[in-house]
Amino acid sequence: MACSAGWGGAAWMDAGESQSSSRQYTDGLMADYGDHEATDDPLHILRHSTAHLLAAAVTELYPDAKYGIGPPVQDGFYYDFAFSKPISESDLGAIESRMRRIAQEDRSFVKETMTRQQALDEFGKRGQDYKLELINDKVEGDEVSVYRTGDFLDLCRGPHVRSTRDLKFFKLLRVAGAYWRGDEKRPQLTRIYGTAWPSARDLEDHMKFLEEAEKRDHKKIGKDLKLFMVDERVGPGLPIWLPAGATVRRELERFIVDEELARGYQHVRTPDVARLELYKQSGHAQLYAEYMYPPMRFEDGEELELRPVNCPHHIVVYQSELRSYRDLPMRIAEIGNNWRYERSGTLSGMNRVRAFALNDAHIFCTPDQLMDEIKGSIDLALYFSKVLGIDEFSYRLSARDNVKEKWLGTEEQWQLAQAALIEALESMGQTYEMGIGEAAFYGPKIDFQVKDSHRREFTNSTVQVDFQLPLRFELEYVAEDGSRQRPVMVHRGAAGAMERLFSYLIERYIGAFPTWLHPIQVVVMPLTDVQRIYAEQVVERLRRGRIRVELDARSQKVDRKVRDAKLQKVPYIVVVGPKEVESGLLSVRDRTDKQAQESLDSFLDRVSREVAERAR
RNA sequence: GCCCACGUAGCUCAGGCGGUAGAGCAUUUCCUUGGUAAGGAAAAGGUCCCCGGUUCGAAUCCGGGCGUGGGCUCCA
Repeated sequence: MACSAGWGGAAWMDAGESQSSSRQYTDGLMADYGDHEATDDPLHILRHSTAHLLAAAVTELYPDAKYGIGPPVQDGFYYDFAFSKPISESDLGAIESRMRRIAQEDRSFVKETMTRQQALDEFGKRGQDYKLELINDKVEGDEVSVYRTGDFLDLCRGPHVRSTRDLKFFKLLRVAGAYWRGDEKRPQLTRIYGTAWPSARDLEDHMKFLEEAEKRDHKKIGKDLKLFMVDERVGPGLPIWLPAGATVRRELERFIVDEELARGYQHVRTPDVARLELYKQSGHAQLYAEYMYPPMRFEDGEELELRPVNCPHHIVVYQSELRSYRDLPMRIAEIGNNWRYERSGTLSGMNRVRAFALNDAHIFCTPDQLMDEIKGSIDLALYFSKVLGIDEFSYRLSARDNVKEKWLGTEEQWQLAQAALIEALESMGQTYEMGIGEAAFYGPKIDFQVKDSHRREFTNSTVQVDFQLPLRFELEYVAEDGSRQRPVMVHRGAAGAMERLFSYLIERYIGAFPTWLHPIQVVVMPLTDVQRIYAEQVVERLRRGRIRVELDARSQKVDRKVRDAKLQKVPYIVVVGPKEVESGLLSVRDRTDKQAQESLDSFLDRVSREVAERAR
């Protein structure tokens, strides 16, 4: 990944920060809608109709409001409006009440067909400029389909429910800004989001889901369990890993590095900065400038740059010696810090930050080796996913679109690279969806898409094929026949960025990490002061056995200590009272609340094994 | 960056239509020595995000910042 970044979704060239969270709303549901395809998905129809109901209510309450578009989305719908004076979430109650009233009135959704001119007249009369624009830009032919709901008129293909009375189980959720037709340079409209369901039960379930999502949010758990913090004195997007979080990260890094070493990677350490010149050569200084920190300039003329990617450094490693085909493939890896000045409005907890450590590697190989290296990279990402518990993800083959200026390289190189990625996926029996226009500028990539607790999609792992950087840096190796040949580069981030991986894992486990990762693996609590010495001995023994153990010798009742340990999601709670001292056993309680008497040796052995196996 | 909301003790939050502020939990101390999800008491803890303005007086009103959260491709 690395160079480009499947990471934040911003490949060097992806100035637009493509796969932002908004994508969730467009998946599936909207895909065909945009192509003017009618749908008969009842849920889709219900939500789209509720969007009309919303617009009808808004235009009644705010007669001069202009409406834009209002499609169904994941779990609900939205509608965009231009209000003459801003509205806020406190206005949603009144709008929702009006919606319910209209729903009660049993207004039917009536489809009409009019000529283009009639439609222009109708919407013109109502001052609906955005609709006029849509008719002019989007409607082909002379027939325009509109829907009437009482006085409310909307440009729409439908279909819709029969009557507003069919709309019962909905709720307005929030307002947000959204650029008209997604273009930053155009006016920003006020988007109202809502959710709609076929039954009260479904609506209730969804509201419960939202509540749950709030509880498992990594920002909340990160605070509760003291995993990380963000302090404005340090800066936005620059999280601090507290001792507990740093422990988890250390375990992750050990695991990752050990596995990569076992797979023939060579780990290096390279500086977080380099001369600006290096990024001019790689192209970042020109093409990725908007995400880069300004160069540090010194009086002697030195210009140093915080690196946004690791690839140039790894290229320097490659070029430190003349390489033979016998050396290839060379897999140069590093958990390297990357610095990207992301737009302030996009930052979020540990998931989207301005400095992050990428589980990065660059594989330099011959064209013949490319396929195996792609497969190997996918296989590694799959292995990490399996061990870490990333059970749900989808593959996205990110290809280029037809805007020629956006991509470097020849048609042939792109086809070659893409064919290789597809073949690799298919040979491994994996299915994927296409992400047109999501490629890195130098080549296509496979992105592993995962979802956070709010079902927002983001890229974790990525595998990319690159023919361009080898060219820019004039990489070569000595081939069998003594000629100089150009290697191919594979950029891959198998476990993604540590920060984003961490945020994912926190939500995946709701803070109850597998024992091998958990910051505190065992808490030992003496029942009374009398058992304190014994408890200390138990702690000492476990600690020497490399178990992360804490002693809870507060003069509190066990109930209290157990409660606190449970809130910390500690895997094992060990209570020692008079009975244990006498029998020489421990009373062990695990996270499933099973309790058992066990000898210290057996317990230590069992936990050690669980840790070694990275069981979950 | 832009839109909306929010920013009060370490945490979760009350309150305050202008007279310098409260609870619970956490912390500290004392009492309590209790068998698996909160024992009791006391103490301590706050530039009410920051900077300006209005005012006799601002945490409260106004303006400007900063920070946090949710949104912002395409989309009849």
